[in-house]
Amino acid sequence: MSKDAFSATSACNNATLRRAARKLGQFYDDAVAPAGLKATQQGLLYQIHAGGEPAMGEIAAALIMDLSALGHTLKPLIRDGYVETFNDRQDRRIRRIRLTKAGEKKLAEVMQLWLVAQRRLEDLIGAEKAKRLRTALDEIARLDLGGAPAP
Amino acid sequence: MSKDAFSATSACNNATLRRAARKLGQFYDDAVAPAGLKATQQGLLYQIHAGGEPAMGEIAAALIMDLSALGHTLKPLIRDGYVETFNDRQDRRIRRIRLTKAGEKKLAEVMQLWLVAQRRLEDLIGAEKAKRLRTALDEIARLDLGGAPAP
DNA sequence: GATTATTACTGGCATATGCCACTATCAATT
DNA sequence: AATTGATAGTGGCATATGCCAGTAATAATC
Repeated sequence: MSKDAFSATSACNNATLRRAARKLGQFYDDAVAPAGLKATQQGLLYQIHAGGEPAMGEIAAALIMDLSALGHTLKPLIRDGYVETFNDRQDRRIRRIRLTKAGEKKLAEVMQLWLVAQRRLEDLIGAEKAKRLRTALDEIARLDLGGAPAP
Repeated sequence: MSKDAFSATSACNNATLRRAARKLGQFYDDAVAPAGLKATQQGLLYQIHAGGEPAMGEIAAALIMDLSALGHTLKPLIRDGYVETFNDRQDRRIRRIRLTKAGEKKLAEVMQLWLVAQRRLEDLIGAEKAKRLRTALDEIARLDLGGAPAP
């Protein structure tokens, strides 16, 4: 097998998705790096901002991410002073999240960089194609893949 | 914003891709878990097997993954005796990878589980749609997003 | 209202990934 | 051959993510 042909065009949907995610992740990461953030962090800041003081569980559900994973991911952002958590008034189990002043500022900064990457990518593959791709990916994200069986 | 509406249908290609990757990753992870492996490990074993004693760099390139990341990811597989590395005869910089006997056996086992997940997913979204999605993702993976500038 | 079940997180452990610095080789130049 | 430059990996540090085992607090039940 030639080195060139060995470019792993797998039939596995998961493997293909991960490869593309690594590629795109690097691209967006590079783009937002001047702000000192990873693309995942930019996305997280955006979600928190858009969520209006969301509960951790709400963010986790929206991002289809494990709650504890979200907790871990938040730590550097809290440490760096971009995000803070606080207890819900009604339900003391719930911890809500919001951006700090510095977080809002950083979000504005990083979104500028994000936009450059977003546009450049869509110039490359076409806005329509990108939209179709996102639609297909959202469909995957919304699939009911059967979690816990009924009691 | 209602909790239900807050399902994060972002315009960001990267965020959308990551969400889908988490979802699909969990699905394939669950499916192959009985073999004691993650879906990423199944994919890696498969690549190594398909590669014919590939060099680490070849695998990394095929998977669009950082070379050091590959090294890290290999460690548990080496520790568990599924994979081994050895030096190239000609070029002593190169380390090649192969499955051990146990690794081949484990691969055969895990591919059975993988196939169930793969089929179930394609039953859900349709084999044609899945194929189109993989094609689109492969296109992303092959994009030239401008790495290092020419000297 | 006390017991039980459920929900929302937190912390610990493990894998996944990436960047950077360093080492070991091989290749190209002079 | 000695120097210089390019390759291939390794190891350390950091973030990304997930599972599982608690903990705390609300809801449900008797």
